[in-house]
Amino acid sequence: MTNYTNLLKEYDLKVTPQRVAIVEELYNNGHMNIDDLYKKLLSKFPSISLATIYKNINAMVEKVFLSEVKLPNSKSVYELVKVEHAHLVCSSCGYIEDVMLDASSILEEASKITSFKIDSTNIVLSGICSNCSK
Amino acid sequence: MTNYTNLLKEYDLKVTPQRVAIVEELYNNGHMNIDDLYKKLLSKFPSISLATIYKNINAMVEKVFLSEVKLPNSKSVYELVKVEHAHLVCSSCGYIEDVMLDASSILEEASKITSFKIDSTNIVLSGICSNCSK
DNA sequence: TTATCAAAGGATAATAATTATCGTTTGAGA
DNA sequence: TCTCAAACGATAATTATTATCCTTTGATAA
Repeated sequence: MTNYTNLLKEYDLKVTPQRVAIVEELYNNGHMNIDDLYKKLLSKFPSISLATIYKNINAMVEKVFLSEVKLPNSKSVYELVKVEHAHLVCSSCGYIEDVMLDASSILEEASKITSFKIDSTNIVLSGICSNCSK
Repeated sequence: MTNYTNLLKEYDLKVTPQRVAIVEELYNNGHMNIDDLYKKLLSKFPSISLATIYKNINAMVEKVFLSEVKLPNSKSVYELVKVEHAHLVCSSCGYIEDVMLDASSILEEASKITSFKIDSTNIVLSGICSNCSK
């Protein structure tokens, strides 16, 4: 069981109940957008402000504790930072799955044909999840 | 030399001077965001409305004539639809380059470890362009 | 354990981004 | 040339995000 309090401290973020709840939700749900988070937290903190969500998400992204995932045709979602991975999005139901892809072949290929010094990759694959294709 | 009028017709878009200019700009500049486009077109059409840019970009995206490219840490840019390719973004100056990457290895790898039926890929690589690394 | 204070929360105003509305103009076909 | 749906421009409305300001609260140290 993960200790969200210590996690926050490790990232130099003051521990507040609202922040613990945000991390908890993201830990449990994997990927959430601002509105999902707001709606979810409202039940635990009936007077939480949307501004609090924004401020905390931004602070956590800045500390590289969270990362923003930009998706085609929908709002960005946020996730806890973990080892580099790609995303798989169901274009029917919106379900998002992490995929551990080895991007080195891509990087190698790209490096051959460009003079950029590449330092990060963003890969989002879209398709239909098994549930929706039934 | 490309005929923008015919291009628009092929995509079932009524030909107007504003639309021709949008396509022309994108053709010449590769990737532009809404504001870039607006500023650029203002010189040719001093009374063009920002709403016209939005409406046209949306219409063209809908007809799959343009596509939106979502980038980390900056506003989306738009480009003419062409054969599938990845993008390389300079995190220093914002310069964007197309890269013809073969995504099949990625697709194959991903298909092995997920039950999604994948039908499109979005790859954005970030780094420093040769100009900025001098 | 309590006192202190910077930082965070909540309410809400301000700003930015995007879409909708509406009267006028215009491109495309008859 | 005539007709009309569609596009344009102006601008209002909506949505998304950030800023402000006062109150509350963690974290630290006496």
